[in-house]
Amino acid sequence: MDDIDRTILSILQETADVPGKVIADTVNLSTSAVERRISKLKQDGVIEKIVAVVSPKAVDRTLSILVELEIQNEHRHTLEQFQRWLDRAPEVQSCWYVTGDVDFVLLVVVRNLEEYNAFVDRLMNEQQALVRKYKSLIALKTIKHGLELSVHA
Amino acid sequence: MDDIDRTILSILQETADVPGKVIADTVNLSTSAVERRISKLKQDGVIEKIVAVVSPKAVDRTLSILVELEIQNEHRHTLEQFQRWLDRAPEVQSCWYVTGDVDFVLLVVVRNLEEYNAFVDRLMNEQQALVRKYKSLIALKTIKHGLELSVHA
DNA sequence: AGTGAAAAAAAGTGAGA
DNA sequence: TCTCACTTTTTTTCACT
Repeated sequence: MDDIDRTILSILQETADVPGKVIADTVNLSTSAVERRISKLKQDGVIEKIVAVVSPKAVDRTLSILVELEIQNEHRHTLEQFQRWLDRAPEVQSCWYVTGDVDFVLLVVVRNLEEYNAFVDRLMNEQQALVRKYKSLIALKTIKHGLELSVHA
Repeated sequence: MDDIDRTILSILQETADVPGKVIADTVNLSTSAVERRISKLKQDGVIEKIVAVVSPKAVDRTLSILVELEIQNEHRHTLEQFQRWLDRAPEVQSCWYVTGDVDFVLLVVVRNLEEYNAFVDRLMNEQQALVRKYKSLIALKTIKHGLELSVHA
C-alpha cells in the first residue's frame, strides 16, 4: 500500500460515492488504474466495506448514552456469551471491553429515555448474574462521531 | 419515508456498494424505482453520506482508548473552542459531551501507547487551562464498532 | 409512484509500454 | 503498473400506466 492508496483511502473514507474519474484526477492517474487499486484495497480487506451513514435524526435515534458496566468477578468466564448478547442488541452501536474499574463501555443509541430504560431493563433481566453495576453517561451533545482513521504511514 | 425506504436503508447501512438491481430484487421493485428512492434519501439527508470503512489493522490504528475528561468549572464558557480542537484532532474518532461528573468522553484511536501519550501531552499542553482531570479506559477488545442504526419506525 | 426501454455514465478488461 | 481503447455493467432519464 503506497502513498497513492492512502490518498484514495482518505478520499473514500469521507465520501465513497464519487466516480473513479474524480479520484483519478486528484491523484493524477487513469480511471482504470484507480478502479484497479480500489478493487485491490477491497480484496485485501483494507477497505472492509462501503456503507451508507444514516442520519440519526431522520430515523429518530437521537439519544446517545455511554454505559459503563462492571461485571461480577465470579462470572468472568461467561463473558463470551455476554459479548454475543451485546453484539446482537440493536441499540448497542459500539462496545468495548476496557481496563480499569469499569469492564465494558457501551454506546447505546435509542429514540428516547423510555427506550433506553427498556434496554437497561432487558440487560438487567437477561444478564442479571453478570452485571454488578452500571452507570449511564447521557450525551448532551455529540461533538463528533465517525469511523475515519488517519491513514498516513 | 415508508417501509420500503427503511428496508433499503438497512441494506445500504450494511453494504452500499451493491447494484440497484440487487436491492430492486429484494424489495420487489424496478431498478429505476429503487435508484430514485436512493437519490431522494440522499437529497433529503436521510443518507448523510456513503463512506468506505477502513480496517484499523490495515492502517495500523489498533489501539482504541476511551478518555473521560473533567473540565475546570471556570472555563465552561470556553467550551466552543475546545470542541473545535477536538473536532480537528485526527486521533479523536468520536466525542460526546455528557452528563455526570465526567464532562467529555473521547474515543481516541491510535497506533500505540506512545502515540496516545503524545496525544495526551498535546491535549494537556494546548488545553491545560480547561482540563482538570482525565482518565483513560484502554480498550482490550472492541466487541463491536459501527454507525448502524435500527431503522424501523 | 411505478414500469420498461433507451441513453448516458461508470466500472472492468486486456494489449502494449 | 500504468495508459488507452474497448466491453460490460450500472445508473439515469423519459414516455407511459
